[in-house]
Formats: sequence, C-alpha cells, structure tokens
Amino acid sequence: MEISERKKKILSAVIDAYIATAEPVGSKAIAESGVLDISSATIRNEMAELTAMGYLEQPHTSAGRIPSPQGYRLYVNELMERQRLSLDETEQINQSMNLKIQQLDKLMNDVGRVAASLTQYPVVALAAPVAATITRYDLIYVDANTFIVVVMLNDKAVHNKLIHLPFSVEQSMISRISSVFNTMFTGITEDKITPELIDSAERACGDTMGLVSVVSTFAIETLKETTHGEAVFSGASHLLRQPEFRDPDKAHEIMNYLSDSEHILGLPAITSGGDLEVIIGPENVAEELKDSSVIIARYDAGDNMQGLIGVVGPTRMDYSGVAAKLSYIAEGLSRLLGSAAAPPGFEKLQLKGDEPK
Amino acid sequence: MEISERKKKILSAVIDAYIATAEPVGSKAIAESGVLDISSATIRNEMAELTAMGYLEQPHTSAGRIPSPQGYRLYVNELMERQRLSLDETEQINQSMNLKIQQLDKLMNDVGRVAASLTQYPVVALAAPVAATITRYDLIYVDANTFIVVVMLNDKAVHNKLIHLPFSVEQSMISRISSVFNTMFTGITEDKITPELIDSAERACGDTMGLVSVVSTFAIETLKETTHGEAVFSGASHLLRQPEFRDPDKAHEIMNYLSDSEHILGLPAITSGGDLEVIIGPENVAEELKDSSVIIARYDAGDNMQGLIGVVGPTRMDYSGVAAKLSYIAEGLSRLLGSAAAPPGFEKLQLKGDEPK
DNA sequence: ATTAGCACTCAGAGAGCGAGAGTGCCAGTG
DNA sequence: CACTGGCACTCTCGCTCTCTGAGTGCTAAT
Repeated sequence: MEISERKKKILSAVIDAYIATAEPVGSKAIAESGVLDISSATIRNEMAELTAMGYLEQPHTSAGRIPSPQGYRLYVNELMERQRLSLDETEQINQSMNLKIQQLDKLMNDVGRVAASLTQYPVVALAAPVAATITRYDLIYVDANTFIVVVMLNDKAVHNKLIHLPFSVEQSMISRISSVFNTMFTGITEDKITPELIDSAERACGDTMGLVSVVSTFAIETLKETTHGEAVFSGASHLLRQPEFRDPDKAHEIMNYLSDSEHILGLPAITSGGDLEVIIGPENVAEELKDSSVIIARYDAGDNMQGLIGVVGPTRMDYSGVAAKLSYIAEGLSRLLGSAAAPPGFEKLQLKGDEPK
Repeated sequence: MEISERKKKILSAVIDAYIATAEPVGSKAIAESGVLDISSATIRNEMAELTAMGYLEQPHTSAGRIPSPQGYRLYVNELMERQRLSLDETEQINQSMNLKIQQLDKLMNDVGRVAASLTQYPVVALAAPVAATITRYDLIYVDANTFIVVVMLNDKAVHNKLIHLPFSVEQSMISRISSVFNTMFTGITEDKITPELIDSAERACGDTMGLVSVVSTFAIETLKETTHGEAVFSGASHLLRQPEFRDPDKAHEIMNYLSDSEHILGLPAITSGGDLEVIIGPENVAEELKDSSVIIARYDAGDNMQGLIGVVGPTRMDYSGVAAKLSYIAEGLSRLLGSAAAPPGFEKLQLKGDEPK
C-alpha cells in the first residue's frame, strides 16, 4: 500500500512527540497538537493502518503508539526537517572547537568531548585507519647518551620520542642515521619496514649498536598506531539521562561495549561512505546496539584520510538536532584538517602584537 | 569508652561481610561465620554498643547493621589486613603496564584504563601540577614556509608542533631563533615568559615577522598544560555495577562530577601527602562525593614531580584489595618514571637481534 | 470519508497483608 | 558477672488485589 501524504504527516507528528516525551503517543494528543485539522477518530484509523504497515508499534493494546525502526527510517530518509542551527549554536560550536583543539594528537579526545557536551549524548570519535607513512625523520642529538627522534607523518602529525642509550654515540653517527632514514624509510607503510630493510640500513650507516633498530622500532610503532586509528568515547554519563537507559544493566552493557576501542574501530566497516549516516536500532550489526541508534558523520582529515564522529543514543533520538550539530562539527573539522585547507598550526599563528597570555 | 579487642573483631567481621554482600549484617550471620566463638545474643549486645559508639549504623530498627564512616575509618586505620597480591595478579599488572605504556603523553590514559580494569572501579589519574620548565628547544626547518618546534621539558616529556607561515623564512633565521630560545627561554616557568622577554628576544634575533612570538606562544601553551596537570577518568561503567549506584541519577551525578577535569585537578589539595590515602564518604569536601570513598596513591614521576592515581567507589568498597593493587601500580610507575630510575625510553631499547614486529 | 459515542482493555499506582529477618530485653546458667 | 536462650516486637520487602484512566476499536450517524 502506498503511504499517503496525510499518513506521513501523522507519522511525523507521532515521532516528534515521542522523541520529546519518550511516552507512547495517543491519537488525541496528535489531534490536539493542531498539525492536522482532523478528529482524533480519523487519526486513530490512520494510526491503525500505519501500525498494520509496520511504521508504528503498540506496546500494548490500550496504549498509544511508538515508532518502529521502519518508521524511524522513513522519518530520517524523508520526513525529518533538516534543522538549522541557530546563530548562537554555531557560535558556541566554533568557540569550543577553537578553544579546545590545541594539539593534533589530542584532537580526537577534545572533539569527542565537545560533541558530547553539545549533543548531550555519548560520542565516539575515531580517525579512520589509513595507510600511514612517515615523510620526514629528524634526529636531535641531546647528549652522548640521548637523542630525540622526531617523525612527521603524511597526515602532518608530528610524533617524537626521547631515546636513552646505555652507551655513547657520536653526533656524526646520529646525523648519518638520520639521512639514511630520510632516504630509505620515508613514504613507506609499516609492513614495508622489513628486517631486510633494517639490515641494509644498518650496513649503510655502519651501525653495529642497534641504533637503526631502535629508530625503526619507533617508526613501526608510530605507524601502527596511526594505521589502526585511535578511538575515544566521551560523555558516557549522558546515557544515563535517557529514560531507556535508566536500567543500570542496560546502560552498563552499552557503556562497556563502547569503551572497548576494538568495537569502535570496527564502525567504519558498517558505514556506506556517505557524509552523514544514520543507523537505526536493529540495523546495527552489534547485538549490544540493537536498541540504540548511531549517527555518524565523516570528515576529511586531509591526504585522503577520513575521520568519523558518531553519536550514540536510544532509537528515540533527536535525529534532526544531532544530525545538524554533527554535520556542522564535521564540516568544521574538514575545514581545519582537510586537504584543501591550510595545515594545522596556520590558523593559530600569532603575529607580533597579539599578546600571548 | 575504650573499644575492646572483641569489639574490633566484630566490627571487622561486620565490615567484611557488608563489603561482600552490600546488605545490612545481622548478629546471626556474624555468629555463624565462626570468627568468634560467642553466641549471637552476645554479639547483639556488642553491636548495640558499637552502634552507640558511632561505629555502626542501623538503617531501621529491624535490620542488621551497616558500618558508619567512623567505622570504616577505624577499619582502614587499624583493622584491615594488608592484602597481599597473588603472583597471578602482580604478573597481570606487570603485563598490562608493559603492554599499554608506550608513549609518555598517553601514559595517564593508559594507566587509568589498566587500573580501572584491575580494580573494577572507576579511576581518576592525574599528573600533579608542577612548575614545568623547558630544558631544550629544537627548531626543524621543513621548507620555506614550515618548521617544527620540538621542546623538551624538565619532566623529560617531549612536545612538538608543526608551524606553517604565511610568508617564507630563511633557514638561518630559524637556527638563530633556536639558539636565542635555548639561552633565554630555558629553565623558566610559564609566568616568567613576559612580553618584555619576548621583545628582547625579538631584538636579539632581528625578528620582525613575529616568529619569536609564535614559538613563545607554543612554549607558554605547553608549559601551561603541563603545569596544570592532566586528568583522566576511566572505567565509568564499573560504577553501575555497584548496588549503591543503581540509581541512575546518583550515578549520573558522580560521573558528571568526575568527568570534569577541573574537579579532579583539585584532588591533590585534599591529600595530606602520604603514599596511600583513603578518604571515606563524608570526609570528602565535594558534596558529590559524600557517599563515595576515594583511595589515592601517589607516585614519583621524577624531577620532584608527583602523580596521583585514585579509585572511586561506594563507601562500601573493597579497601584492602584496592589499596594493595593501587600501591603496586604506583610503585611500578615510580620505578618506571621516578628520579632514581632510567628515563623513559631506556627500558624499551631494542638492541640488534630483537626482531621488531 | 469523517466524526461522535461507547464499551472494552490493560498497565501502573496504591492499599493491604503476611512472611521473615533482625532486634532488644529478660531471665536463667556456669 | 559475663554469657546465652528465648521471646515479643518492629519494620521492610514482596505479594496480591483493586481501581483508575488513558487509549483503543468499533459502530452508527452525518
């Protein structure tokens, strides 16, 4: 059966009301809301049909209706009004982003926190796995037993590590190693750093003390970490405010699930690749999320890298509000990090006269 | 009235039982537990006196007793047996620590996670505020518009930042700035980096483009961050398994409180400085923690710096078990980071022959 | 096609009741 | 005199029962 325009309006009204109150919605409430000028009896009939069609559900005979996953799906795809953020809200987001995002390596953490406090839902954020490579090595000689390795990745993140040796090395050796790494170890992914490569690098710089091995281990670790992506989970406490998670066991289960970064890292696999995606209740593959919805926004992190930021909530979630906020945040991140934009650091350049403090 | 040896034994038994079951403890249960060879009636009398003395409380007339904060205090100070960890447990802790602790800047995060999963309670971890200074600057010239600033702090952490310029600079300028910073900006705390100092540094290197300002801003930011300390909160979900936090509102309140790093950073102020400290329920100054206990262990992070790691739970908490685990973790951290120990990086040195992968 | 009216259903709140755990006290005992 | 057994008393918890009211589905009228 084709779904009439009026049915859509009713479905929409039911969902809006249910999102707001978390209680089953009755025909009378819809009639009185004034969106449609028809009596409650007519609405009752329409609702009965919507139920038969699978868009609504009835917790029990004498209760109102609640939307089914299929109902939410229709709502998200067609009915939901693309909510516009108020000027206040965009301003607030901009501010938090500027304020919080200081260092790139803590970006995920901060983005998660900002998004959680804005949406009032728990948030997972991750940098999607990519084939990371190192574009540049610098070895800084500190003293005879100490040097710092600084590497720059293709995503422009800079990592470093202080290395202490149980023996002393000459500065010339350090710079020899540095140049060898810059020619032999740049632009390759982690799996390309083979023992053979390390061997030949050792021969190339005449290293018999395992220095090459130390540096390459750090390179491998760094690449591995970036390649796997990093996942964070923020704002767990917001979950407890949702009526559907007042059962501590339920809340515990889902929090536990989301705390495990393994699970979050698997998230990209289930997204189709769109900029904004909504996964409703049972559409989730994970058993633990069958009663929850996830809204995922994708952002461009430059150099073909993508990040994901997702909001988790009950199926009765403020889809339109969250979608709007999430899109805005993702856009902001893309602007900040994306390939088209200036690299990080640029926008925080303080020229003379701007008083730091 | 002086508290007799027998009363102490009874109190101890009550607390042990209450910690295990979370239910009020009756005289019969104590009598049957067999720790004392006296009848339940005698125990009843003793318990009545313990109640009068303020060590026990009665939820209502016909229920068993639960320990009062004062009772817990006595228990923690005198009665509690210093639990020893099994070999299995220490092994497990060692493993997780070695496995997880890769990079110093993510240390807090990882330590928190490990401790939370070991104790099965939520954990807060923080690096205590200290007067951080920078001991060394390195500026790496990448291209005409780009350079990397690498700074090493007195706690041996290394931070870096990639800086892009809207104009080009010469390599010689970069190295000039580097040497100026290494002479003028090392060994001083954040508040000593004044506009005047920056001015004179600019004159010293002939910088008219605000480069000095960019670098000093980064220095100030880094120092501020380290000086303030960093706080993390892990394992929130464990809270929900405690019967006393099955009320979602309560759980939400405390999670919220602990999520705010401001609150955690205030924690050191209330500790007296011992290695291990137990703060019981109402002894907490924060209203939100009046029903919870906190066990805090201090560890040496080298260079007069101290870190704190704390476990939060209901007043009915497994004090002895948590204390033992926490002490062990703190000791491990002290060994890893402490002034006496080799600096980080050392223990992960892989000499030739250790196959990376 | 829509609406007003009405009988019917059923979850949830509240009252009432009984069981059981635990207490306090007293009188008896070694 | 310290301890114990016994007993009456108290109070929470869980149970059932009832009642209320929101909401439905159907029917007859417009």
